[in-house]
Formats: sequence, structure tokens, C-alpha cells
Amino acid sequence: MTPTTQRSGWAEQAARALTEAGYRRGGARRAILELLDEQACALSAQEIQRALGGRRRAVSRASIYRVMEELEAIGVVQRVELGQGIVRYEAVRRGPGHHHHLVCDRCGRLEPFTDAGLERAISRLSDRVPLKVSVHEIVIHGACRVCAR
Amino acid sequence: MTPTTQRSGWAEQAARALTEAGYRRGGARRAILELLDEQACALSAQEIQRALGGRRRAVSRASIYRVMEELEAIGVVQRVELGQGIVRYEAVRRGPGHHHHLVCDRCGRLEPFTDAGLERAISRLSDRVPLKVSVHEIVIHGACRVCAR
DNA sequence: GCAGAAGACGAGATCGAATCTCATAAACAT
DNA sequence: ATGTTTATGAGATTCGATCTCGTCTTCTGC
Ligand SMILES: [Zn+2]
Ligand SMILES: [Zn+2]
Ligand SMILES: [Zn+2]
Ligand SMILES: [Zn+2]
Repeated sequence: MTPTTQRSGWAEQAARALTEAGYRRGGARRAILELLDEQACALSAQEIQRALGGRRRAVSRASIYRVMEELEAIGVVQRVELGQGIVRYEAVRRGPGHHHHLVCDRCGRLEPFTDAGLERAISRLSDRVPLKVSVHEIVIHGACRVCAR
Repeated sequence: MTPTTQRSGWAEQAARALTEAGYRRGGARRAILELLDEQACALSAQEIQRALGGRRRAVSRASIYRVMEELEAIGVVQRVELGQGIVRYEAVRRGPGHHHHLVCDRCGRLEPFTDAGLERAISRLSDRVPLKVSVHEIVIHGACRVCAR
């Protein structure tokens, strides 16, 4: 859980996209955008609700799921499923901030990582694949340092 | 849904692994192993139950989940989560048969693919990653030919 | 073979994340 | 400010996954 708070204006960008898509400004949306912008990696709906309930404005489950769906639809948030049947969400960022995930199958630890070679291989792949690629997601499973003994 | 029925003896191999791990032979396990061995790609628990109920021996939900857990634990089956909150399972195979997944986010179509460049990038990555890698899973999201218009 | 012990299996209860409903509150246009 | 439209929340509901526990099956020792 690297707490790399990167303020890249993502929240403002996302808010603009919402407006352009015809949505109004609401307290729940604003709170969610701010929270997501501070995260270095993906959060589950439950984690989002707890985080917002603690500090900030409390937001209901229904709103979280509804807003995440809207944000995903306009392409500013990505749904990530890393096992344990829990869906997580994270801000979609351009160059810096873009990363993939290592998951420890024993303790569930989630670790973001980046790799230029991998990105190159994927962009090459995108051309000859029978799919208009929107986002790619790489999940590596294994045992983390702690769990591998 | 490429119906590449590849009989590589995977079922027998898996059955042997189960025995070595101390499990007995049961009707549910046998039926599940045979079904999985015929698949070119991942199936959900529900799909497995339907397939077994139709032809072959019917198997209960409880047994499917229980057996899949055992098979995953001994490393012959891999859990795959490709969105829509549904868990799928597929046989883990060595060289041929090893593949990754393209998912259409609109219609849910699932397409297996292989890419040597990607595999190379991943094996290079494995060395400097802070995790003992067991399996890797690459999911590419996008719009399929049909949905992309 | 056969009896007993250990494990496999299934029906149904239970859990919990995600979704749906609908009444109320908040945002926006005029 | 007023009316109209959209956003939000509490609670009900859905449905995949898990648990429970009694019965059936496999295996072991005789
Ligand atoms: Zn992440
Ligand atoms: Zn771990
Ligand atoms: Zn597959
Ligand atoms: Zn499609």
C-alpha cells in the first residue's frame, strides 16, 4: 500500500468529463473523486465507503456503485478484479501512475508495479489482436516476500 | 469459443496429483476433471454444473466449488476473474494450451490468445519483482469486432 | 468378500457483495 | 424564488459463493 499521493488534477479532469457527459455536480460524486485522486492503487466499494464515512462526507453504497459505473463508462475509472471475488476501482491515469498488479494469493497483499518491457509488448500486441483495446490489465499471482517465508 | 478439444492427458495427470495429495477417487471429481480437460478456455461454476447435468453425471454446486478449490490448491487448475463478478476456472497446461484472455466489455465475449513477446517480457519481469511468481494472468479489455461496429 | 473408519458428496441454509426501488434532497434553468 | 430534473440514500432484493451436516462411497484391514 504505497501511499503515493499524486495530485495530477485527475479529479478536476474527471469532474469536467462528468459535466460534459451531462451529469450534475453532487456531493457524493465530488467526495468520491477526491478520494480516488489521492489513492496510489485500487480500492473496493467497501473501502471507499469506510474512507468517506470516517473523514469527509459519508456516501451510501448505492451511490458508490452508481458513481463508479458512471466513471467507468466515461473512461476515467477502471474496474479491477484481483481475486477473492472483490471488485476494486482505480483512477485511470496517463503515463505516470499507470501500473499493474502483483497479488499475493496467500495473504491477499496487493502491490502495484510498472514495467516498460511489458508495456512495449502489449502495445505491439494490440495491433494484431481481434479487439479494439481500451485498457489492459496485468495481474501477477504468487507469494509475497512475507508469505514466501 | 474455439472448441479446441485437446486431450493431453491433463485429466489423468490431475487425478494422479489428487491421489498423491491424499484424496480419494469420487464420481464428482472424475466428472469435473473430464469436463475441464475438454475445454479450450475457462468455465464458470454455473457452466460446469449445467454441462455436467446435461450429459454425464450431475454434480452439486457444493462439490464443484469444493473440488475446484482442491484443484487450485494442488496447482492443476487456475481461477480466472474476467469481470462481471464471475469466477471462472481452467486447466493449467504447460506450453501448448497456455494462453491469456481478451474480454469484450460490452457483450462479455471471451477470447483466448497467445503472444510470445508478452511471455518473454513476463519471464524477464519475474526476476526483479518482489514476489515469488506462481502464475500470471493477462486480461485485455476492449470492444470486440462485432461490438466495435 | 465384509465391516468399520475415513473421506466424498449433496440438499438446503447462510453469507455478503452488488443491484434495484422508490421516496426525498439537491442542482440547475428561468 | 419556483418548478423541473437529477442525485442520493435506506432498505429490499438478487445471486454467486460458502457452510452445515446427514448420507453415501471409497478404501483398509480382516
Ligand atoms: Zn493499482
Ligand atoms: Zn503475502
Ligand atoms: Zn482461457
Ligand atoms: Zn463484444
